[in-house]
Amino acid sequence: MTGHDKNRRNPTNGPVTLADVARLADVSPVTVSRAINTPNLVKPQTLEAIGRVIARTGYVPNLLAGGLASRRTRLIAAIVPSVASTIFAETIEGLNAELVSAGYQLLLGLSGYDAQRELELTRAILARRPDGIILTGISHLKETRAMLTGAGLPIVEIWDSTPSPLDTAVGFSHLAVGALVAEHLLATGYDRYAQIGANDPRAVQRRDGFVNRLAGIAEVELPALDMNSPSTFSDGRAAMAQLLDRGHGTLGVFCSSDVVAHGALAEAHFQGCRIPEDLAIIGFGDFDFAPHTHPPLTTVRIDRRDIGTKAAQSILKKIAGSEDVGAMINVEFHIVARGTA
Amino acid sequence: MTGHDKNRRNPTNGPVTLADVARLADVSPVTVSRAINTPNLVKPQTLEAIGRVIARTGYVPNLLAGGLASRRTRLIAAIVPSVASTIFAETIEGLNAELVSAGYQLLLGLSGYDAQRELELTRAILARRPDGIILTGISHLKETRAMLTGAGLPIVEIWDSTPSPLDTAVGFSHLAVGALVAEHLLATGYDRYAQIGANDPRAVQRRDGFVNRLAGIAEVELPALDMNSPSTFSDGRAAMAQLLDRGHGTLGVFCSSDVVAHGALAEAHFQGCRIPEDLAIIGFGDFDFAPHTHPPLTTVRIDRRDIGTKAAQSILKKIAGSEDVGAMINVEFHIVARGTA
DNA sequence: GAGAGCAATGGAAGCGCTTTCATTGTAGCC
DNA sequence: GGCTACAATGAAAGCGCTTCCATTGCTCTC
Repeated sequence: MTGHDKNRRNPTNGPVTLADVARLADVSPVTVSRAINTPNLVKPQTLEAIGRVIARTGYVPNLLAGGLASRRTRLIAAIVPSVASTIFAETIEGLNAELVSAGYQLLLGLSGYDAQRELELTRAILARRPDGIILTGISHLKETRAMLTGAGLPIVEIWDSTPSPLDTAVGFSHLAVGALVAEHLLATGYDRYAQIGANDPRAVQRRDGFVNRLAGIAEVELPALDMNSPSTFSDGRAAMAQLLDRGHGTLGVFCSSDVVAHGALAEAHFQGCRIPEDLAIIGFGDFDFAPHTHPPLTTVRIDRRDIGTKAAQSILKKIAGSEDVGAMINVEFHIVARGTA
Repeated sequence: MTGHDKNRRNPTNGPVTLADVARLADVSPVTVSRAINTPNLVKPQTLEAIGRVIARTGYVPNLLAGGLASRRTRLIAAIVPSVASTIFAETIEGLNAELVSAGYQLLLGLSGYDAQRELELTRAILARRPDGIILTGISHLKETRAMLTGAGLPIVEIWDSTPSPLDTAVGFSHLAVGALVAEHLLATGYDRYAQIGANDPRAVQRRDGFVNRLAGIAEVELPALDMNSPSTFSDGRAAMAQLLDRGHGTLGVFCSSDVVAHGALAEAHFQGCRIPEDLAIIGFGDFDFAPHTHPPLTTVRIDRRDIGTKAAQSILKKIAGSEDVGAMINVEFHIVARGTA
């Protein structure tokens, strides 16, 4: 056995490589590579011969090797808090659709609303040398930011707005959402105002926007609950119970998500509140079920899918070398006034 | 400029490589590799020195190179139809949690209930040489099967059951679900029976199970609707309108998902049906909102997350070389009897 | 006190591609 | 007819790791 032979682990039946295809098609490896990546540089006849060999052998290119050599992986990574809470799922679908049609693949990271986990994910992701990375939100650990900017790849932050993103951001102002909701409630006017919310950075911003807009007009009540993101139906229900316990007068409530609002609504029903006369509830997200609660839920609508689409487009443009991708890409939101406010 | 130099693209400030770390720590590259992958083979003192250099330089290993050399990528790919329809989102969360804690990463593919797209995804995914692959369902194109078995990696099919999986399957029998639902309705007894369903392979199996169980007892009515998977609230509503239009007598309906059931329920309400006396509705999935419809929805509950967890465990075991992973891993399901049946 | 055994390290080769820089052949032109 | 131009292909190097197989010092053991 020669030194050469013993290094070939699977001389015959190992996975087919580009070199195998080249040999069988009687061309050099470079030509096969070109046939795959830049077919217009190869003579049609040669192309066809190579194509036949590929079909016959079932050759699947090794993108690890390709990526290592070319420094382009055609991989885009995205970190979102969760995929089970409807809110980000559609963004991912939008993202994915756009990426796939451009020949890219999506590497998904779930951070669970945890900044530390985001950091670890970022490290693990960068080790795969994606061509771009998409993060949820604009608040990251110092180390995360450093690692990200040091990696020198296109970055898109989604679901929030900032004048100074790491690179580019696609989203909207949660402060503005809070303010808008406050105004919607003020148009009718209630004796009391409250906010039921989760504790993730964006929910907090929405609350702050709400509170700020009502400053000097009313003290916003904030039920004290241990409500971690994502918050649930039960959280909303418990918080509403607390609010109804606590005092009288008409009440306008802003919930940090439709799920919470749904829970709040259930409790209000249970206690026999008249909605929206005595009690107004506004959610956030316009989830599928929102039109079907009793009464139908008034909420804030965002085109969640569009965030994904725009994020993908931005990152693809950046990869293509475009400089004019703007730091902040705004996404619309508006109140869908249904039955609860 | 020597021939050697001109091939170093970024002699000074390019991304830090393992070789750079080795040089700075005054050890050989192999030792750095060991420090990272098998630290117990390295003297604590050396380990520490290397660790300092890594921290100082911000070195991030290149997993493309590592994967190419070691033929292990620590990547697991999963193909699901969609992530926006709640049904698979939790499975993915379960999958991801388990994989991450074992040091693996998840590469996500969305097939949109389309077998052709599943094939293309499979090809694209295999090109990244994942250590394992997870597919939804057991019906795949011939080419997909061939490609998959040819790739020689652990495969797990989820969300369905079969005596002859490609490798291992984690799920349950949709036929059995349909039969169980039929029995639940039979226990009360209705004049008419109907099924409202999507057209994906699993929904069809549930329908068949339902129809088979009722064979000889009643003809199951199947509203003719162009209902593609995933089906929607409106689909359910329209189908129910058709059913109520069509005849009289008490009616037991099995819907292919809770979302469809919710729509059907809304229409029934609208038409003033008494539920469950005149009209029984059973959904599938036990989605978050199911306990909160009016009346609360009776449905079939599956531990969606558990499917992900078990799939991850199975595939990790296979990767570790275990032979005793069993071809079929069953997941429980049962009817949650609430207010609609 | 010599060989066995082990802990710690290194050298060299190669994983399967792409890139850069030739090289060949043929068409096109004055 | 000789030169340029371009289309089509190839040779060689290298992307950044891991693997395999030494090699070097030790500490044990009899």
